Amino acid sequence: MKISEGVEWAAHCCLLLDWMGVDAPVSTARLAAGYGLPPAYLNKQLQPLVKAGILTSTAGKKGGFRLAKGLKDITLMDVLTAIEGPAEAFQCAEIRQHGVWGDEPASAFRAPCAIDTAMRGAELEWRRALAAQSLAAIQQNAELQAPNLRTQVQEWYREPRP
Amino acid sequence: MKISEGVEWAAHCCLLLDWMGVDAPVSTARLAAGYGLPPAYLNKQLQPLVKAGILTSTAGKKGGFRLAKGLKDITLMDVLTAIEGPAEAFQCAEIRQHGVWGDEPASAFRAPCAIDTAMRGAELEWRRALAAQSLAAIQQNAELQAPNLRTQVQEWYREPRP
DNA sequence: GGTGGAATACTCGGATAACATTTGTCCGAGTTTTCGAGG
DNA sequence: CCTCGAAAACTCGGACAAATGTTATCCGAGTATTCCACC
Repeated sequence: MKISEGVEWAAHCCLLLDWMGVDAPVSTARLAAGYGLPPAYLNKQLQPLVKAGILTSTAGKKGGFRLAKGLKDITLMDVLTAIEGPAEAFQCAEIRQHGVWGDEPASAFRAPCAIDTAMRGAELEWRRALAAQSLAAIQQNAELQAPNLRTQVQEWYREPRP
Repeated sequence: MKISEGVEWAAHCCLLLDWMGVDAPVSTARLAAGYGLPPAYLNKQLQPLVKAGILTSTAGKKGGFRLAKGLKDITLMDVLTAIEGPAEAFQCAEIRQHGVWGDEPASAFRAPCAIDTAMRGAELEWRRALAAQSLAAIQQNAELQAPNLRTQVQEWYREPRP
């Protein structure tokens, strides 16, 4: 039960793209250079974000990624489901249906598994909390801790790095 | 990001042990027979529950597992942390600390990562919901759907099966 | 000098390996039963 | 018949493989640039 680190990478890159404030696409090489990440793997991790409509990608020499919408319209839930997939963490295998004491064949199993219900409910709380957190709010918190971070990022990305 | 199926097995076994209502230990062979599970692997999955103080195990010919406490004192959170471990699902790798634009060496990183904070908060909601669900409540829900399940289980386990 | 076009440099995208975690199996240490010999 | 003891049967517990998922890398398809021959 471990969340892929790609979620962290993707969220940071979204914040970074907004901080840079440029309209031109930014290549994975430049994004990866900022955090010291392997460029090819970062590219692989950002691809599902394109399919989820969070980023847009353009090929070619001046290509790269750019935000498809504002940070206020992107939640942590969006980023997570884009990378981890829509499946729930707890997948009930319905082992109770293999219980050998049930005399009813299948009618008793229309009611959902009580354990599954409880698990789903808890997981729903988690997803609800994730959906309530927009990247804009997170960015705001980050800037509260480091007020001059935006200008520093822009300074660094002004000159053509890698 | 997938929860081990051992969680489902363990929770079902706890309910089953209570339904059986016997004070004598129950072997993994008998528990596994009820659900058609591989006995050796079920044994492996139940071991962390012993270390967590949810079950007690006794070796020997008449050995097996029994509940260490009442179902009302066992929560889904207990079962999950016993099997999955205490680590959080989202583990922040702090890639921001490798950001090359920071001029401050380490002082700026005493403040926690905003993404990590949001993730931890959401995960806390999940764990809180899990901790609020006792196995007793889940068992009650299960009995609501199948009122005669307890007696059926006791009937089946009365005679010496595998 | 201006224009058209081919070569080029650089991008994403998916196919391909290395590694880790989960899943599954097996055998040994230990305890209770059981069986039998002796009193 | 009762007692004692050794052997056996059965248990958990952890060590040992197979399978699945995650992490990392590489090369091909495609596009904007760039450079140069030609008008």
